[in-house]
Amino acid sequence: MIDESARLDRSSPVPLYQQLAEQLHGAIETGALSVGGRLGNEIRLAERFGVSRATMRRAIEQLVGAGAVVRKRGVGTSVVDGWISRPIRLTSLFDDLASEGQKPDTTVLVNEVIPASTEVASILNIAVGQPVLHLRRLRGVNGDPLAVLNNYVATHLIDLRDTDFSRIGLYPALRAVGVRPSMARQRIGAREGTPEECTLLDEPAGGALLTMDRITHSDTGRPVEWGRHIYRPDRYAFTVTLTAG
Amino acid sequence: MIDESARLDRSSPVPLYQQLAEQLHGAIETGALSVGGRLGNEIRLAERFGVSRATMRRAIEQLVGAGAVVRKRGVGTSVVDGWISRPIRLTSLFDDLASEGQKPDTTVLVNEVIPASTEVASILNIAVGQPVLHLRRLRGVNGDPLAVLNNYVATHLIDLRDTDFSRIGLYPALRAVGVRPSMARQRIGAREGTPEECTLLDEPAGGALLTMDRITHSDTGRPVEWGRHIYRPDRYAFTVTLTAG
DNA sequence: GAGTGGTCTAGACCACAGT
DNA sequence: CTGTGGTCTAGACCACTCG
Repeated sequence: MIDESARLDRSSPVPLYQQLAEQLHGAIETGALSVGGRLGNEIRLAERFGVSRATMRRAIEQLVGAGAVVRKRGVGTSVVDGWISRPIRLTSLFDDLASEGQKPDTTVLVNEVIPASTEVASILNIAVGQPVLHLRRLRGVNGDPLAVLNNYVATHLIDLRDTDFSRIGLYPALRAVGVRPSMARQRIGAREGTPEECTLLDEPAGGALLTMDRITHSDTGRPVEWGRHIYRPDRYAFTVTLTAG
Repeated sequence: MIDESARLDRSSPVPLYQQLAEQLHGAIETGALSVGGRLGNEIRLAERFGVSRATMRRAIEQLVGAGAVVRKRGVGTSVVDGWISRPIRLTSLFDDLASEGQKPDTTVLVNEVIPASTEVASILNIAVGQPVLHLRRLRGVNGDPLAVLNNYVATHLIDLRDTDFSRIGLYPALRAVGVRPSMARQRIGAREGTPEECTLLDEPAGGALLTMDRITHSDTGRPVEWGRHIYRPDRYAFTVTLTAG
């Protein structure tokens, strides 16, 4: 069953439901909660941890969203079968490499402020001709090219001129100037690479590439960044967890 | 502001938070709630609709998850600037296309029950040699090929022998026999097509294809379906909405 | 300081599944 | 029938932002 010696810290800034979710998550990963087994009885679970049922439910909802457990009305909550022994690599390659301590390297190909074209202006919802930061970076791991990242950021409100993008990522740079990304919409597709792209990525000419277009919005709802990226498909993939309801 | 003439139906089986989310969603789409404008004050909003704040919050949470609004503590809730409605659902491609008014057509290439290989068995978490339905379908729209769908379903518990897969999608067929998909993990990538795949999809030899591998779990947590699909990238892409936190 | 969203509680009743 | 998750209420206090 669940390890109850690990207690909750009510003085911590970390919300109780998140602490609970982490403990349940850990219990599943260590096998304390058997795969395919029941988690349930929210009420007793809540009592054992000394929280209200609503808080416990919120913790379980996090696990549902992560695809770790499923709930069925009238039956109970079960640990998803095959959640641990996943035959498919269900995390992205980039995360795998990062978690293995291998550091990504970045080469800045383009870093310039240009007037917004009609396309960029309409996507970032700014006036045509407004200054826009155009960033083009080659991202690699251990010297092997992984992706070409193309970004456009409206700079008449955001000043990123002093950022060294060979050392700092775009998102940390945005956070450093007070812009907090809150929501992003991505479109994932594929196409053949141009000769230049294939050269950059060390791919044979005309090779298949994975593409990802993204518009990121700040926590005020404004679009702040437009990205058009390409990835080597043999080294990168996107994983998505969907839940019904 | 918000149209208050549209009232809530407390006797409906549809939860209040969902009715609220739909009304707010509609108010955004019709422009009654101006883009970039404020939605906020959850407490007064709840009072106006005659629900508790918790219920109103849950409705707003749906909109946040859909990427329609963003919330900022101490400030308020704003409609996302440049929002496009494109929800991702846990349904088959067939349903997606049908709901958009297009005419999908399906050609069944393979429909056979075979003993599970070690790979299929480990993914579906069944014993090697157990009967598995192997389905291979060519999916097109308006006569143009769109995707090649490859599915494996453990059939020792699920009987789909009488299903006409040229007319009925896999997910409806599963529902018809009492299996309710609850969670799915997808991996989206790209590669060059084999000669056979390119012929089926009417693509030039060696063209870039979009790939999607998926494991679907039922509401009891058991894996029920494994899919390996390829799509013509000029006709299909995946959209994902991410939210911070 | 005033106003906002974020968290949490302690109840209540309902819908559904399995006995 | 019992037990489960699903929904909903009416409060409370806190953390944060901004004028």
